[in-house]
Amino acid sequence: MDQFVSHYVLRLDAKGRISVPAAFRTVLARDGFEGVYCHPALDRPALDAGGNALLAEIRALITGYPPYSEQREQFALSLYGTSETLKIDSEGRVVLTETLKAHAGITDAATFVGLGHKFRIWEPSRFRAELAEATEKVRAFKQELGARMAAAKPLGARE
Amino acid sequence: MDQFVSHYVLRLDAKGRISVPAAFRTVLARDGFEGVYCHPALDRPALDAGGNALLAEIRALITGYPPYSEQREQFALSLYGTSETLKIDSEGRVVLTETLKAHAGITDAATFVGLGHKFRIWEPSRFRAELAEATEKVRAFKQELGARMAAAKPLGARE
DNA sequence: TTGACGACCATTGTCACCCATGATAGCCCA
DNA sequence: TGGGCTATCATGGGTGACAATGGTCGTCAA
Repeated sequence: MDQFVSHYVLRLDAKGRISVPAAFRTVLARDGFEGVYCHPALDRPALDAGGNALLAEIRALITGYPPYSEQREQFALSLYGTSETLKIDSEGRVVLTETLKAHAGITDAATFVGLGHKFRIWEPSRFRAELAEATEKVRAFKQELGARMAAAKPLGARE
Repeated sequence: MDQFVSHYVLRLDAKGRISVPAAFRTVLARDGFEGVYCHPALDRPALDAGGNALLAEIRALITGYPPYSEQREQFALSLYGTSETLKIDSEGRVVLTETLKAHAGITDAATFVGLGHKFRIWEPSRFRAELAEATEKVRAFKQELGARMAAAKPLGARE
């Protein structure tokens, strides 16, 4: 598997270390990234994390704007400037910085959620709320989609 | 890592020395630059710093204008003319010149911010303000971008 | 002489690395 | 199929190395 999937709840120990799920570690290893690239999510109280795939996405976003342009500087500042490259110890653990923990409200446990090319780290109860909300929206959206598809292709036509 | 990421707050000692973050030093070493290339940021009370990658960007900007053109001479003056190559001592520290410190308003501490190919040095409280502003703008921009994409591709069309 | 600066040396705290343990799940074999 | 064995994972703790910081001394120049 070369994608981050599923979710795991892990606890921080007394030294603030937390294990990265083994499944995610193998994806990172395959990706060839040493450590975990991590930054606060732009519009959520959560952390975005990953390896070269995430880094490449960010680099593409930033280098898409011309040097010295206002937008490039702002993206670079709020993405690169707030990022951390966390080191993974021999047991597969990382230490989240105070800034990162504060942004996500993480204290003694965290939920790792796979999102394909990257994963997200949440405070567990916040994740449950986010998941419930997302599930609700997807459910509503699916109904709407079904209705529209039915209107466009009646008679149960396959796509 | 071959890019400047994250940010660090470091203090100046009584002799005006300040440590360059170890992570940045390794990037500079990999870049093959001896010391730190540094100049006042064009339109901010901060300092732009880096190694060969930054020098290359500046060279590209200047040589993009025709020789003897007004703009070329002005850029050359305000970029090359105000630059310093700071020496790094055996403990990884540099001494900022009075001119540089005055431009950024740095007195007893400074924030080093990674921006990918270069990094920026701020007076810490000014940096916090700058980061908050940039984060706000990026957030707003992301929403606008999401709305536009949704308008362009309704119905969850695949890309 | 004094001040600026560079080369060393010293101190402190954190963290990367190492070793240890309990729990679990997969596997092999009877 | 059941039972035990083992590899792997999550977690806990100790220690040495290094980063950040502070200070001293000598040299060179104004």
